[in-house]
Amino acid sequence: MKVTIKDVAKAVGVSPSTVSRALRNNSRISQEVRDRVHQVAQELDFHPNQMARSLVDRKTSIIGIVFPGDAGQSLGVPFHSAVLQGLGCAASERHYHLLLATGSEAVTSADAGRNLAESGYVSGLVLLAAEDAPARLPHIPMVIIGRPLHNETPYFVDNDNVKVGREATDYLMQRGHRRILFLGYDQKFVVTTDRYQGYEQALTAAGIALRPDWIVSSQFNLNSPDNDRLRQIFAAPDCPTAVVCMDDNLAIGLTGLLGEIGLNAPQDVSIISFNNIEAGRHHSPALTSFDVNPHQLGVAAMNLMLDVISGATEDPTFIEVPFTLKERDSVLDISGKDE
Amino acid sequence: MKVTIKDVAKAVGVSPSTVSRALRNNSRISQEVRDRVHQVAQELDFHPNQMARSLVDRKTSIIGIVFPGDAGQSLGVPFHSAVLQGLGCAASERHYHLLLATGSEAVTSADAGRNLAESGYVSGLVLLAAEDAPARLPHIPMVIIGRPLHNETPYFVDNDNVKVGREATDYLMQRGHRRILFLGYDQKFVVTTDRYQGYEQALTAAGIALRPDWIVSSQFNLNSPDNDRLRQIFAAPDCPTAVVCMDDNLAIGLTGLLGEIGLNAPQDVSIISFNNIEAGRHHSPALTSFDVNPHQLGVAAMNLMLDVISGATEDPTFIEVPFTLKERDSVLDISGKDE
DNA sequence: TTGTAAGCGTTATCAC
DNA sequence: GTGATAACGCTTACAA
Repeated sequence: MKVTIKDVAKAVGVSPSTVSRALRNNSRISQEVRDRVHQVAQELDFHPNQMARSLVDRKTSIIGIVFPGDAGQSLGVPFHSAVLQGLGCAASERHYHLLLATGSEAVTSADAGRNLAESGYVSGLVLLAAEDAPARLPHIPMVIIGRPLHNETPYFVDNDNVKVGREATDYLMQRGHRRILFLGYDQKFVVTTDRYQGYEQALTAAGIALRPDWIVSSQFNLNSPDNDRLRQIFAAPDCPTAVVCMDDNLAIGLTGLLGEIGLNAPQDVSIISFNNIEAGRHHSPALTSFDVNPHQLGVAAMNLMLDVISGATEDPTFIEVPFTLKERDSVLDISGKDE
Repeated sequence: MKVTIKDVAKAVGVSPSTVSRALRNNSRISQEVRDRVHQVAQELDFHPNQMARSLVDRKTSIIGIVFPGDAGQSLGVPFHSAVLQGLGCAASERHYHLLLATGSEAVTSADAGRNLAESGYVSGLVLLAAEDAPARLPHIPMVIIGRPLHNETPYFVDNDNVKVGREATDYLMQRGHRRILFLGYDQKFVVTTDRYQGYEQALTAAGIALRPDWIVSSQFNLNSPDNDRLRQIFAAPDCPTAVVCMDDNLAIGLTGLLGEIGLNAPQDVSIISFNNIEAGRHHSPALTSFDVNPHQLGVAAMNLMLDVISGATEDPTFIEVPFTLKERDSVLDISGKDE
């Protein structure tokens, strides 16, 4: 049987309400009683039951976290776990907890999110933008990481993905590349469609015609039928000299695939990619990659959430998290050479 | 204002307790009333407040998850996130939620765990074995993933790490290697010390003397001062021909380091490692690696936890999760060659 | 089969 | 300052 506030009260010889007040340092309490209460509480190893507390003041210190797709596979993506870390750090600093929306394959993130919200366990929801994200939920604040799609939530945190897509493409063009493939386009993830826009803008600005067949939509790994398309594309005579790749893992897979057909990065094909994962640093060639600061995305999102909950933030808010380019060895400057 | 059980009761024209019973399909209720209740509940979008429920029956449907070190960095390890996925899948199937023990650097996993337990939010704790894991907590079941160290918890789930360490070493010896280095020893993680024991057993059984200077204790990345030691070791004339490496990321880092000093894997140094991460598959050479089934570890741990909670399991239980070797290209058979 | 009442552990309101 | 009392939303004897 756990020790309750009543036990403490009895031990001290006061009423439960007095104990409660003493513990919250709230109202006016005699120094003496306060001290005795604290002491006894410690001796008895008393810890207030958060459930009961939450019940009375209709809010919990738990924030629900929803990842796209089935929460299962989603966590495998390094980007996601970095975000989660950020969320956790920020939450813990303000004494909040994280409740993960779990899910087997059958459960969409919308369902999982709604589920959490309805349970009453959480007093806020942070979600990673995705096609299957829930629309605005009743009675519970939510902040989105990424750009909301069909979602009217006024609070979100994101990189400027259009811009980073443009910069990636420009970076390649400045080094003489004009035949540039876009790898990793996926309707379901706004990040990729945003970056694609940047890519398109950059190319158009440079007067380079888009080649729809060079937009390839591989998932975040390379086990898809798109592989065959890639092989064909790179086997062709006027194949791309560079690719903008949505994820380092994808890029690593790509170098493998290129190797199979006798091409090397960066000598034959330059690669610029995203997420700056550890393995990419050690990979050969070391990947030139944008760090989009997932940890910071998480931190910012959680702080925004808690500000909304506490009432510190009321107006619609968008927080932009900066990205940085890690220049390494996967991009070759071919501006001297013949095109 | 959220809709409560009273609202439903009023709408149907019965008492709250009747609604409660109808919803839990518990006691004997007239079919008619039950149907009306269900219908109205749906119309009103009623969802029972879990907090209130938990308060009454003194248990929640939340399991606390504690990772070693500060939960922040810990999640970055692919092994850990795979475990978390497994935990999540199993939990969701039985309608449980996961509460993450968050933590900044200041918080040990013991503190974080105790914290969760005391909050009353969770009715069980799953933890990854680690030096700083909390000892047995009062009044709340816990299951450990990994071998408990200074911990009397009767429930745990693990691979046979001694065995896998032995098999890794044997695998190398069967291919002619006799000078084998052990990379990634870390007192804090029982996995590594267990595997080291296996390594020791294998070597001893083969009559090979242990070389203490060939036990190197790199963290799960290669940014440590141990690098210098490694460089020295491999620069020496009778350097190792193979290494047992505790993690694929480490192995990837190692190949980089070897490259710096003009050595290649597997021609000069064979590598067998653990965790079978995606990047390792695409790495060059593709890593021969043990898949220790982290997902399954998570699933098993969660199922055990829920069985304990439900009373289905009472006796001390140890579940061993099998591992499998993924043979790829990072080990060379040198048994023909001169030693 | 259904309603009434008590209680889960805490906090807030109101007296004293 | 401190102590009753009610209330948070729900479940569960016990009555009816």
